[in-house]
Amino acid sequence: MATEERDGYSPSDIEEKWQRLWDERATNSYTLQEIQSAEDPFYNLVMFPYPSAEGLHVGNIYAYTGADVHGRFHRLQGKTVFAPMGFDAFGIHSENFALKVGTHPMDLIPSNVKNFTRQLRRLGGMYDWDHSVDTTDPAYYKWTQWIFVQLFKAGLAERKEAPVNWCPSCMTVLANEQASSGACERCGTAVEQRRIAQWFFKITKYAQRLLDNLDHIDWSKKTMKAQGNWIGRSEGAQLHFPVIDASGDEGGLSVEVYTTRPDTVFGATYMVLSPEHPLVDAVTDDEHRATVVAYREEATRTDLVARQRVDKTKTGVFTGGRCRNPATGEAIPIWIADYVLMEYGTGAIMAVPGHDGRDFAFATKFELPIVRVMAAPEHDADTPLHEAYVGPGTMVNSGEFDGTDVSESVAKVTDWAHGRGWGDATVNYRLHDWCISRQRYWGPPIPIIHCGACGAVAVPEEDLPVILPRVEDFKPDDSGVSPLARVEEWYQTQCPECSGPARRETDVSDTFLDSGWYFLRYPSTDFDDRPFDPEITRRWLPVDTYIGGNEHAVLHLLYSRFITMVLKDLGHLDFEEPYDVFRAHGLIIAEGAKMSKSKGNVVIPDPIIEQFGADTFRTYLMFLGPYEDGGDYQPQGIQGPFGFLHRLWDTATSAESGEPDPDVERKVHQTIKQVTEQIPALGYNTSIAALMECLNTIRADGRVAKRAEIEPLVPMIAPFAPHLAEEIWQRYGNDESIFDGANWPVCDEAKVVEHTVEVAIQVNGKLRGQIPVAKDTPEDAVVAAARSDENVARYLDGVEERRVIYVKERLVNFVVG
RNA sequence: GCCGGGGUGGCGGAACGGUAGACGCGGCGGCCUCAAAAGCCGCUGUCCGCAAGGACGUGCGGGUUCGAUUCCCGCCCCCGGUACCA
Repeated sequence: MATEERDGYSPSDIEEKWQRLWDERATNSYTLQEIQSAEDPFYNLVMFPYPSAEGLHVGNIYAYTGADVHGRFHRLQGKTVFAPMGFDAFGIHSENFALKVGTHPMDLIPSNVKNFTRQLRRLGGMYDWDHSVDTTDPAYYKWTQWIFVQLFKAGLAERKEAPVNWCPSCMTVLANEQASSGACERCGTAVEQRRIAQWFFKITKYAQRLLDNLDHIDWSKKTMKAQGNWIGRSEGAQLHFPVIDASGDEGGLSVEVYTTRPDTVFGATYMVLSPEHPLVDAVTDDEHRATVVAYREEATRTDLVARQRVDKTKTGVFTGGRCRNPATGEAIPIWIADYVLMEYGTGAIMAVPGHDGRDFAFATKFELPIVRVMAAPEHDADTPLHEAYVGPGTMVNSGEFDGTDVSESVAKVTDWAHGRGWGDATVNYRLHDWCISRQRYWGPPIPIIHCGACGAVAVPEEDLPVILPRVEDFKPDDSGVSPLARVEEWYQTQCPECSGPARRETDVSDTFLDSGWYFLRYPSTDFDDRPFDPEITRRWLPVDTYIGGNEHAVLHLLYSRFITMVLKDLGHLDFEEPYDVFRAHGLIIAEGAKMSKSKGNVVIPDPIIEQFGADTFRTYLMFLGPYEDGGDYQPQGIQGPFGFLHRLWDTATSAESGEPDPDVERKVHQTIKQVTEQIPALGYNTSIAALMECLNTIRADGRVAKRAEIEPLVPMIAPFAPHLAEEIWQRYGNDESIFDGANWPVCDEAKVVEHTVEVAIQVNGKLRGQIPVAKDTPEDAVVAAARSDENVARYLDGVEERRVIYVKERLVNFVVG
């Protein structure tokens, strides 16, 4: 079916025509030489998609269109805009889908990629398809593996046994970021705890730098906030609590705790260890051993969702052991409880029930002593606590510190503890090391060879890539190892160092490693012998503008920053932040919810594009609301932009020659000013509104437009409706693409100025009239005219005029009383 | 709980502290048509009024100001993120 045609504007015909011409003329792709010599490079990047079998839905299209508008605008400004597109095709998404439909991912991915490519072309995206990436292509993942090797050699990749999140449905380990609320982000199944040997990237070494750099990159605020929170720096102190025996003697052991409130140490009436804490056995006495062991086993078995529920009733058992509170000298009992997490801090806490809600709940349940050590002015030292008090105040029941204000208490107590040898100021981060191994099939094999004699050895770079073999039975199992561990002929190999028999690592790497560096690859895809060419990288990177969804605020965006920093430290890059500017686009809401497959409210774009054309659909999506806020998808609203583009076409193709009307010309220049400011700031909806208003002025009262009036609108609509703009531009006698040949219109400030303005007249701030006033009329003349306005005069009659406020060419306000 | 972002007509949304509701959807009326669709023109925050005009209006309550959707204080609600993080 062809798009609806009216007045000779046939979207389907001109869109097909221009998509073909862009290909034939290589309008949007660059040769190696062009990449190497671009004078004014602008790297416009959008997050690449995972090529699902369903294709792109309207939510995806919204993201890509907004980024495309941005790129096309900068190109019209004269920049050499590089806008590549690729496919993040490895990973559990693809593999699970392949398992579901019973097709091998190696067969599935190419057809999905083909479909995505078709949709993106049909949308009119300005992509350089000569510089595409597919993360499943050995020519790509060769370098993904190379990056792993670089980290391994730098000591930033290590294998260790660790409690990990295990998804019993996907049968794999997940990163903390993929199981952040205790459920697998892929399938929603509750994750379990397992101890498995895993590969980790030591991202925690970079925690402070990742945090500090947030101060000097230009990113959407919400993204930086989310990332800052995720890194989760907190300042406090590590305190040492000596373990004592029944007679009160110290035996050399001590429990280390981390606290952000060392100043409340006088109120620490008991200790709590995480059930997994290594000292549990040592502090437990014989009388309590059986209950402690039982509790610990129970805690380990409990999945993380159930265990980490905030509203869960506190549980725990007494070990029989005691510590000495180093501040008070008193012996306090040591408990174990699953509300203390081994992964954070030291895995042990000093419990201050008077001033911590969790400790209060626990102490209340188990009838442990609660002591007030912080008091607000309305309290005294003995005011009973009915809940934990966490507000401001001064220290009480704290020996020499009584009376110290909370503003300085932390520092003073930390110093004191340090001086006496039982405390140190410390910083803690919530960020964990990045668990990078996956016991799955569909990913790049981790390029490591395990040798009985030499240990873990990196695959030599000249042997990369380690090709993922085609395995028909790639279903994961419960064994805790990858399906590749069933392929003996693949994993059996020789040690690169001693040539002895050795075994390949059978885990594959996390998808987020694939996407951790893809932006480096795009400009350098012409080279097979290097991941990214140094000279090209210097010219094109960091990315000028990166656009994507905020759901990646703590995953992809953090990992790719980390990888970039590491590559800089290893001398491969000369910058450490990959994206100068990041903008998170908003979400498309349909039927009151984010458009997503799981919500069942997905709208397929293809039929809409078929009916109205890509230009209309693009313009409609960008008109819905502020790009960074997203928009509410209401199908009937497309009629507005559809009619607008038709009227624009009609006006442009029937325009006459001749001098522009001065009033119309003023409107045009005001529009140029507005649109030129708003498009780069992603103010797409208001830019389109301004263009609509301008066209309405040009066409007012059915007048026939002058070519000079309508002509500036053609490049201005081009980012939104590129095909339409190209066609009109060509009909105006130009051979080149508008994106190469047109100059963005320049606003002539002199032409913007209004000659007559409507001045509002207020009396006591209430609008009582308005009068037309010629520009540059002196204030007293305006005020006199305002005063003589019939309606205004009624309000000024018989009252005392106290003041007159005059805002030049805007309003007069008479203050009376 | 904490961290973000919001609450403006029937709807999506506009508004450097200066005429609230631009632009668009929807609705109403008209032109064109045998008719319909499309297109074009006009009206469209609520209430009072024939009109001129007036009152009320940007989640709620205060405040600053000649003037507040906008700034400040205190609440309520919605959306997103995050969470026994000590």
